[in-house]
Amino acid sequence: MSEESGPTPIGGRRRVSTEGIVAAAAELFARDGYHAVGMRDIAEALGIRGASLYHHYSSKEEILFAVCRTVTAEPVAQNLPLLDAEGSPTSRLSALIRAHLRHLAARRVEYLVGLHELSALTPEHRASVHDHRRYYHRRVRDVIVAGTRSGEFSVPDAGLAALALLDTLNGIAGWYRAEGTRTLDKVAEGYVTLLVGGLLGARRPGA
Amino acid sequence: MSEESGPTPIGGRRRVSTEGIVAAAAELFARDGYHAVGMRDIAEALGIRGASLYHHYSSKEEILFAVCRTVTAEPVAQNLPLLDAEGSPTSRLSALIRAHLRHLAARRVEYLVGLHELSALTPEHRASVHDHRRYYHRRVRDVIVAGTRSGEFSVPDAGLAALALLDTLNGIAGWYRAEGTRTLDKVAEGYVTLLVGGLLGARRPGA
DNA sequence: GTCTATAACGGGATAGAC
DNA sequence: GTCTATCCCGTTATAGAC
Repeated sequence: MSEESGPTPIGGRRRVSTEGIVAAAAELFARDGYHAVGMRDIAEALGIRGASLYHHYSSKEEILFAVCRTVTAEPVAQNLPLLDAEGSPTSRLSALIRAHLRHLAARRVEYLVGLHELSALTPEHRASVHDHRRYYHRRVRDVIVAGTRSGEFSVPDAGLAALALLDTLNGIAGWYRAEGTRTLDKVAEGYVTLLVGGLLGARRPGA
Repeated sequence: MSEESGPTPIGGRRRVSTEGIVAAAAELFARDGYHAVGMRDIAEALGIRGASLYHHYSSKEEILFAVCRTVTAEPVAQNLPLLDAEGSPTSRLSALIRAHLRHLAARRVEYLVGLHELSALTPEHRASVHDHRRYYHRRVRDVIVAGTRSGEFSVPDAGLAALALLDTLNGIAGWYRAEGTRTLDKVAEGYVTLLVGGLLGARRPGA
């Protein structure tokens, strides 16, 4: 145990980036759970030693928070501007759904972690995640309200509809596989139809 | 540390039931995560010592599996018979949704655990959970297919619609609170309307 | 059926060489 | 920026008294 061949098979040092650390950690956290993953496991996936990680992040919790930020701050910054664009609520919400699914597919394991491992965060970090998610929900609810006022949607409780919509979208992280039978575009179009045309009862096709 | 007043304030022995153990463990697993919870934590919640738990369950993983069984075997046994009852696909599926939500609300923390801590199970136990969930999904998909054939529903991909429907229902475990502003009946009726009348595009109201 | 005590092991994090 | 070595603490699980 005290003598090992070392994590790099050919020997020599490896340079790691913070992005690489976060990506490797997200994969392991998603697969085994945050508390089941040791710093040594993350390091091994990168070909370095556990202690070396502390030159990039000061704790395992900071790595977890970095994972969570990619699925809280990023969607707010990248997707929500689509709700401010031109067009009807139907077309704007449809664009948001497609962007949300593209981001979710690209960051699938990070979503799994960011949705289910919040209890391991410090109260401050957890509050940050919570704030972003509440804001995202509020903006979706608002466009549903706008669509209801314009007569495009027909839902009695826009807040409840927004919860249902986001749960449905995020649930995809639990079963979507890039190698699966359904392509991402097929899922996205199917969900736009189900959610906008169906769940929200959109009258105008203008998506 | 080696001398404590003991977990029972008044002293004396406490009888615990397996149901009590599972309920206490589910609460802790849901709040802090399976791996963050020690046998001592579960025992402390029950007023006994950690070692005493091993007279009821042979490992922590067995307790986790018991939690998972309440949200896999129970819904299959209690809810799915509603799909075999008399009535249209619309009415049968609506009844299933209501039963599913009643069960989910009654076992909210168990659902959170059973949906997100599967990686900690042994391969055999994980396979058992997976089989129950796949069967549940298949039965929901089949009633959607039946409703599509009868002209009540209009969805192009029944399997995808079933995934969306179940993700939406199970997502409730993440935010529903018995003390919240929406009563369970309000959520249930809202979701039946959104899902059956909306997402599936039911033509006949016969729910 | 619960207790005390302990075995056997692995975790996060730090110090200091290079 | 990565390494080796180590500290200290917590974990699951077992043994045996009561």
